[in-house]
Amino acid sequence: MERNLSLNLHVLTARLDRAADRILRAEHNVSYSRFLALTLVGELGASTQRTLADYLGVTEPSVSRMTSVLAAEGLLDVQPDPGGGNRRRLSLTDGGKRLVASIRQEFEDRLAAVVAQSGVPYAEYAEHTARLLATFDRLEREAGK
Amino acid sequence: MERNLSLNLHVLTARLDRAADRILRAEHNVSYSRFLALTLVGELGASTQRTLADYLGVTEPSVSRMTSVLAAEGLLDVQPDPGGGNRRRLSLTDGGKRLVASIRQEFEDRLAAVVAQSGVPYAEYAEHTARLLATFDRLEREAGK
DNA sequence: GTGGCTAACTTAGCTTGCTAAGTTAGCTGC
DNA sequence: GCAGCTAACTTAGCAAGCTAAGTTAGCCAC
Repeated sequence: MERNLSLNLHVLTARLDRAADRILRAEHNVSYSRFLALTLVGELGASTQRTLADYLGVTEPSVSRMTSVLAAEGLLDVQPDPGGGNRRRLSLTDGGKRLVASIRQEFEDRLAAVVAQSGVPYAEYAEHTARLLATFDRLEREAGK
Repeated sequence: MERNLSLNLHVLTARLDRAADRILRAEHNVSYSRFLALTLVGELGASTQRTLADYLGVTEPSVSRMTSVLAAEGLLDVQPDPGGGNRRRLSLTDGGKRLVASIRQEFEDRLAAVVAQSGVPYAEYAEHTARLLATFDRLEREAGK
């Protein structure tokens, strides 16, 4: 067997995630998972736990535990949604906003540097990845019916 | 913030891994992680735990636990390496070989079908991913010096 | 031939995924 | 107006990743 696409994607992403995690823990005292959650709340408008789970591609219980932890750390504000239902309204505290702002473009810039070294055309790779993700999203929705 | 490459890669891979895991558990009663480990021992010659960790892109303790479990399940044979050192010699049992053989190309074929639906050129994406992985490998080795 | 070095492995404990099952709040039908 | 439905969330327990620290086996210097 040659190393195939699914294995390579798996290993590549695992290494990128671990590298990001080490850097963030060392320089900003936060895990990559928690940083992603805060970023999605702050900048992509993930305003309920259900929405955040969709954006992260994880399940509700995973988000439920993480929002509890982030709230306890004072980075995230979790309130019953006045709009009704059993929803929680998520928003960044000032501390959460400062953390996200201090990291922001850093990772994409570092990753872009790696991509540049590899000779892979960044924009093209990013577009292909986004398209694959959208296709996979669609297939999951269809399968879920 | 737009959804960027690192986040998209993270989410795409997480969903692919989860889909693979669900299918393997349902159809072959094995997790995706364990299947990858067996495949790498059987077909890429990962003959010690250290080598297997490198191929999988995980750490030695993770492999140590998994090889114990796989040995207990009768899928993997783990022996002291007669070549010396403190190494373990890894090899598939007949059951392990049968499992790997029964799954083999199945995933790559299914993934290729998804890629085809997305319009992303499979060979090109696979090559870019492999090149990125190689670059990241190199950077990690250099950083490790 | 013993003391220290290194590499491979293990153990312990944490994080963060997951599934299954339970709770809570609003909505719908009758 | 209550019975049942659904969606969002929580709780409990498992899987598999991690780091830190300990063990084991060979190797090297003296």
